[in-house]
Parts: sequence; C-alpha cells; structure tokens
Amino acid sequence: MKSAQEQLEIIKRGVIEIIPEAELVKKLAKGKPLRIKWGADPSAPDIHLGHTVVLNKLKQFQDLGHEVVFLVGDFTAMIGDPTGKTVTRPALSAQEVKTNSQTYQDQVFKILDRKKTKVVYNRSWLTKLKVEDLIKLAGNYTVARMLERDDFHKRYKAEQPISIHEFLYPLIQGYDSVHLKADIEIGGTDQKFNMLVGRTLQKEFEQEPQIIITLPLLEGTDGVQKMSKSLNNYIGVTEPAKEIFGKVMSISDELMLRYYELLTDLNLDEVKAMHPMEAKKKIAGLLVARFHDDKKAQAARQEFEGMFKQGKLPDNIPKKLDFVEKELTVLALLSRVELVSSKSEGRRLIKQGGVSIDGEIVTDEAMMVDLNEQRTIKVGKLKFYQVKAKA
RNA sequence: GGAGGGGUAGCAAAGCGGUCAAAUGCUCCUGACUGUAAAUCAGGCGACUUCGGUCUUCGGAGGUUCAAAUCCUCCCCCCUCCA
Repeated sequence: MKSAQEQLEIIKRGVIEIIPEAELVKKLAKGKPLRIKWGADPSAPDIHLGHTVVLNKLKQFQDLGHEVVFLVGDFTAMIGDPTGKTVTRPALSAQEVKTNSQTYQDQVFKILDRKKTKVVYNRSWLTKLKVEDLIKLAGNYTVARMLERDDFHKRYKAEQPISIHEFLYPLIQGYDSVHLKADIEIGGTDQKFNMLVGRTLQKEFEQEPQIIITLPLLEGTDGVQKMSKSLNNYIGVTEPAKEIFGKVMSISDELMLRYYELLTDLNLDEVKAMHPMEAKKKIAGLLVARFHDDKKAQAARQEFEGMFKQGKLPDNIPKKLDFVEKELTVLALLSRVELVSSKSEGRRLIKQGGVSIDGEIVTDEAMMVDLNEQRTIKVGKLKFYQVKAKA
C-alpha cells in the first residue's frame, strides 16, 4: 500500500472538498483498507457520465487497496431524496428494485472492480428499525440544523412546503453510514449535507466519523443543468458507440473542456491548444473506448467523419424493405416509417426543406415515390430510413 | 375547522363573452451559416385536409348564450395563511 501522502495526492485530484482532510490523512496512515460508502437510488437504473465522475474516484480508491461499499438505496427510494427536488417519487415495487439494481450493477462494474466491491441494500437493515429507533435517531438532530441545508432553507424562506419525511431522508442516509461503519462517504456536492448528517450521527453512536469527499456535478449535454435522466440531457454508459460519439460531438466547446476536466486526466492547456473539433473527437473517442473498446471508438470516429465530412450515410440505417405498395406519396411514406409523428408534421418538414429522398430535397408532399428500387429517405440531419417494396 | 390563491399547449406564463388553435419567453423541430459547437438569422411547433376549410383542445361534469378558456352550478386536485 502506498504511503498516506501518496494516496492523498491521488485522492485529491478533481475533488471539491475533503471534510476534514487531516482526519483522512490519519485514517490513511493506519495502513489498513478503508471502507468507502457510495449510495445510489435504484429508481433510475441508467448510469450516465455524471455518475462516472464518482465511479472513477471510487475506482482509484479500489486501486489503492480500499474497499468500496455500493449501497443500493432500495428503502430510501421510497422516500425520495428531496435534494433539489420538488416532487415526491412513487414507491417502487420489490421487483422493480431488484431489476433496477441488477442493471445498475452491470453498469457500475464497467468501471468498478467487482471483486473489491461490496453490494448492500439498505432495506435489509432499515426495515428492522423500530419507530422507537427512528424517534431516537430524529432526536439527534434539530429543526434549526435541518434548515441550514440550502434547499430547505430556501424553501422555508419562500414559504414553500417541506414535508416531515424529507427531514427524515438525511437522517436515514446518515444512519446507513452508522450501520456500515463507513470510513469515507463519497458523493456529488449536492450530497454534502446528507453526508454530513452521517458524520454527526456516527459521533452520536460513538463511532469514528466518516470523511466526506464531494465531487463536482457534471453538467448535462445542454451545458446548464446537471446531467440526469429525467432532464434527458445525459449520455448513458450503455449507449451504442456511435450514440456516445455523436452526443459528445454535439456538446458545446465550453462544456467539452468541462468534460475533459472531470472525466479525464489530460492536461487542459494541451486540450485548449487543439482545434476544438479535433479535441472533441478525441474525448468522444476516449469515452467510447472506456465504455466499449478501442476498436469501436475507431469505428465510431470513422463513421462520424464519413457521415458528415463526406456526406456518407451511417452504417445502421433502419430498414423496411417489404412494402406491399409499389409506390407511395412522400407524405404517406414518412408516416409509415414513423419518421414523423403526424402528417401535419411531415407537411411542415417538407415545406421547410427538411426531407430528402436519395439526396434529392422533396418539395411536393404528394410526389410519388417508386418503391421498386431501394430508396433512402432522410428527415433532418440525423434521421434516415431505407425503404423498398417487397420483391 | 376557518380564510384566501390557483389548475391554460413540453415547461413557465398571459387571456377572463366573439377578432382564441389561444399573446409572450424557454425548450424543441426545420433551414441558412459552421466545426452535427456557440452565437446569429429565417421559418415552424394540436390533428385531418381536395389548402377553401373541417374537427378536437384551456382540471372534470353539466348549464346559460347565436357564441364560453372566459359567465353560472356541482365535483376533483394543488398551494398558502390562520387555528
């Protein structure tokens, strides 16, 4: 095992805060594997780039010889983390949780070392908690302290409602740390308060309090809001290579630098010196390679370049080659292959010059398309379909 | 228990008897420019259409009216304050 100082150097890279750093050094100095807690809510089982910021850090810990505890919050999912949220989530069924957490694990282990990871479900101990215990637990915290939390504070000041159960969430999350005897808890900056509660509770339970490590939140592809599935601004780790590549290519330059900063170890000055497009292709390739492999990264890049520079068609165009009709109007064709959600939309697109067949822009919605030959119909820049009548 | 505010298109938010398929902003879609970037510009953003129109939308159900998102009745839901 590396020295505490060496480890600290690695750990510190890319993190926002270590609370408190001195205690971390002490823990590391013991030379024993530490237990790192990372909790995830199994309601949205798609791991995206945002999660990987934390996962990469966890992987570093594993490489340094520590133990990662992946906590599936199947119990807490019923409450719904109030962090940054306004709506309560519906409770998940046991089956959903099971499926979700399985998917979650498959994805997590694209990055984490399965052998060095312990997977736990907080339902297994939280269901055993008695009302009595819960009240005791709640006794450790005051309303005033809860209200210190930024989003609670804002809502309180704005006279927005705060439900009691939302106060319970941080307490329960904190209790998880007590139960697991976590040495370190890691999470996004939005989790700081919740993780601090864990620290406080551990002290109450006369444990050595956990160290808190916060990591930056990755902005989604829109460049503004944090990456999340519900905002549909995410890049999922299980997405096909060309999707990942394409999505990365479409982010803004500014955001690209941010991605370099949070998702790679590369020197930012060198990146800035590159042509932005080149730099973007590079990170797109890197990420594809990370979640797939080098070969696919190469292929994705080539396809991308072929498609947009040389105007070639992408590889896997959806096909429908068994039309009964020998010919159809453009409009009918569009709606048949569901490139448009309604005929009105199709009309609009044609009017705006967004539809082409075999490279020819369509101007007349009633134009007949001969389906005896294979045709490629294109809507906008990215949607294609190959069509042909049944032989 | 009492008082008040509110539910309008993906979101936010106007409209408060006809000119409303519903202002405006954002998102989104298409086109131009370009590096599938940003910014900008142009157009669009309920459905169907023989492009003349037609049909279905403003929490739900009824009603008044030639005419209702707009008025009335009942119901459902959300929020705030007081107790």
